[in-house]
Formats: sequence, C-alpha cells, structure tokens
Amino acid sequence: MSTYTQCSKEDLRAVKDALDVLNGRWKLQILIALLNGKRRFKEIARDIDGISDRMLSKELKELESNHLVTRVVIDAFPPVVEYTTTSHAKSLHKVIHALKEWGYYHRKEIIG
Amino acid sequence: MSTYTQCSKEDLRAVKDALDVLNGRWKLQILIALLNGKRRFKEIARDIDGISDRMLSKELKELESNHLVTRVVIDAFPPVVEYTTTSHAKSLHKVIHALKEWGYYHRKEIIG
DNA sequence: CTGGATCCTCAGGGATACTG
DNA sequence: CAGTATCCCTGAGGATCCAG
Repeated sequence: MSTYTQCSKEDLRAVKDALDVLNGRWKLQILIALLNGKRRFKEIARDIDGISDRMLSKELKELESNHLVTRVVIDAFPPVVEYTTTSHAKSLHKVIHALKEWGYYHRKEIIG
Repeated sequence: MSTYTQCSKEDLRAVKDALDVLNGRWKLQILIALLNGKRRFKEIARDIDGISDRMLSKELKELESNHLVTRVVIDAFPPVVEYTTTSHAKSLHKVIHALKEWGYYHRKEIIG
C-alpha cells in the first residue's frame, strides 16, 4: 500500500460529497448520539451540548433526507418521536473512528 | 469487532477537536492538494476550484498554526514560497481515506 | 414533548484593488 | 508571484415565542 494519500479528481469529489452531507457543527454529533443509542428528540437535545431545538430539528430533517436517520412517530399523548440511524449511517463508523483517533493524536501534537 | 460506534465524552471531544481543526470548506482540500505534492501558492490556488487568494492565504496560516503545513520562503525574485505538509498532516490519510470511501458509498446510496 | 415560525447576529467567505 | 486591505453579503446558527 502506498504511503501517499493520492486523490484523483473523482476521489476529491467523493471527499467533498462526504463533507457536504456532514457539514456544520451538529450532524456528526447527532449521528454519534444516535449511534450511541439515543432516540427521542429531547434525549438527543440533552445529549448534545449547546444545540438549540431549532437546529436539531433542521439537522434531523437533512439527515433524514440523506437517508442517514429514520423518523418514527408513535401516535400518543404526549407525542413520542423516535429517531434511529439507518444502516447507511452505521457505515460512518470508520469515518468517526478515524476522526476520533486523529483528534487524540492532534491534541498530543499541539499540546504535548 | 463491535458493530457499534460507541463514543465516550472524551471520544466525542476528540472528534470535535478534529472537526474544529479541519473546519470550513477548504482546509481538507488544501491538505489533499499538498499531500499530492503541490507546493507553491499559485499551484495550490489553481488546484482548488473556486478558492480565492484571500481564503487560501488565511487557511494556510491556520493550518500552519496547527502544525499541519510548513511555509518556506525562498529569497528570490520573483518570490517563491513553498508549502509542504508536516508529518502530522500525513497522519490524516486515514481520515481522508475514510471520507473518500464513505463519499462513494453515500453517492451509491442516494442516487443508485 | 415535538417541533414550527420569526427575528436577529455574526463569522465565513466572495470581489476587487493594491503592494513588495 | 505571493500575498494584504477593504468592502460587502449570504447563510449558519442562536433566542424566543407559539402550536398540536
């Protein structure tokens, strides 16, 4: 395997596509929360520090339209809405893992 | 291997750290260009579709302050400035690879 | 509880012109 | 070539209030 990160035009486009779907400060955090098992709107909101209801709502919609999240309404009172990740979202675990590892590595590099 | 992407608070923080350093639409593109071997300011600018001189300059500075890029001035006329990635930046190849793979996968998921 | 609607702020980023 | 300086604008995102 090459030690280079060679990227063709197509590869670069794929990277940009990925970044496009995961853009903003919230989407990955939301997906991580869901992959950790959180489901209801308020649970997710509580889990993510600093997110507003408005943003959470908006981001969940975008994630849903990108097939990363499934929204299930349970007809009851008070209303219950459950969010789950799709299998497609689960394919993100390599991305998340890589970012996590690199985050740790970077902190050592900068601080240590 | 677990199929879950369990993230502790610390892990989440690491992910956020990583995203923080790579934020915006340009930084990863710049790093990819440099990892491909490009070096001079104008070469990078030409390589990245749509970036302005102003943004490229700003982003390069941020990357430099995060130890991801090295700036070398060659005293000559016309001026020559060479940018290279640090070994730390090279550790990003797993992140880039994961994003690339997922980008392709995502396109198939959405379009196909 | 689950959000929608509205209003507002601010930083990311574009365009252009200019310097060494 | 390698940037800086200015001006400007859009859109991400926050705050608050309201409805089912």
